[in-house]
Amino acid sequence: MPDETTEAAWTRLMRAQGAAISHVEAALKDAGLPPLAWYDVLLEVERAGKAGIRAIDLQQKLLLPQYGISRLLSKIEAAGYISRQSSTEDGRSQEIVITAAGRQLRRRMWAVYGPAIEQAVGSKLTASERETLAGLLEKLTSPRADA
Amino acid sequence: MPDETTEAAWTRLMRAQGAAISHVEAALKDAGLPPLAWYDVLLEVERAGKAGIRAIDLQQKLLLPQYGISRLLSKIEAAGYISRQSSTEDGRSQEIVITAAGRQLRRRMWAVYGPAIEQAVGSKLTASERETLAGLLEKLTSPRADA
DNA sequence: AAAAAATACATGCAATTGCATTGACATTCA
DNA sequence: TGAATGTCAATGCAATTGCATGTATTTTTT
Repeated sequence: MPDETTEAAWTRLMRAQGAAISHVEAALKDAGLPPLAWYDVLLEVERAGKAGIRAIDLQQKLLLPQYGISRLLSKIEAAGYISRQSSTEDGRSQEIVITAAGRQLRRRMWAVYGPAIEQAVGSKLTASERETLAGLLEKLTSPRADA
Repeated sequence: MPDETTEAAWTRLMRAQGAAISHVEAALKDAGLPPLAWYDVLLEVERAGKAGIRAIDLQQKLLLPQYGISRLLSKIEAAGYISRQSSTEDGRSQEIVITAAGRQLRRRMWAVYGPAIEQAVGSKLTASERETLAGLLEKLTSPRADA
């Protein structure tokens, strides 16, 4: 059974993330922009450049279920922000590339997303606190110690 | 625009919470138990004792949307773990009380939930790190500084 | 006291998500 | 090589969620 400090850290982790993401999603919605997940996709696809990125790589980077990525890409493609073309090297997979409109949308989203993060996280902690926090959270994601 | 430490803290907060909650939800599901939200409800209702607790108070404690609570309570009630009786003091509201089966379920869930938290959080950090983490996360949830 | 506003909760409907399966191609193995 | 297995992605269907609204009750206003 976990001790008190573990319970406290767990609870606050849930609350803090919930509050922070609600704030950011609400800011995007208020600005008439798509949800955060679209930003994550656009950013990765833009970073991948001309070569594009495969859906499965996106899936691993964003930690979404396979069908989640599949449907998310369908919507973003339908909206004209990315294009999917099946790979010449591997017939099963596809290269996803960002469009000009996609780059523009990502920028417009960042104009809202950035300040929202600043408000939810940046303004609440000092720089050194933010570093400490990032470091501790990083440890939580690290591979299991045991078995 | 947020600086690097803010971005890092934000990203790791999202990842760490996502990983931690996935781990816990999976543990519950593997054990054939209901989702975490049920535990939160059962715990609050159990704490409220004989007097019970109103749906709206639960809503505020758990930070769920009104319709979320309404439907969650319907399911838990249908499963026999709580009972709802409309309040004598306020005809609009209801007193929610835990049943014996509910208390038992909460205990069974804790037997899985506790160790899962321990694994996801407790085992990754020292006691003092956990305290530091909890403290920093607490600050994130604190009321806005500005406006 | 009657009317208006606010509060507590439920619910119809559309959109999203999760699960399981399928289809298409690629790789491995006998 | 051809059969079995593995990988990448899409999708039908059921369950869940979000939004807007509805119903009932209480509180406030005039």
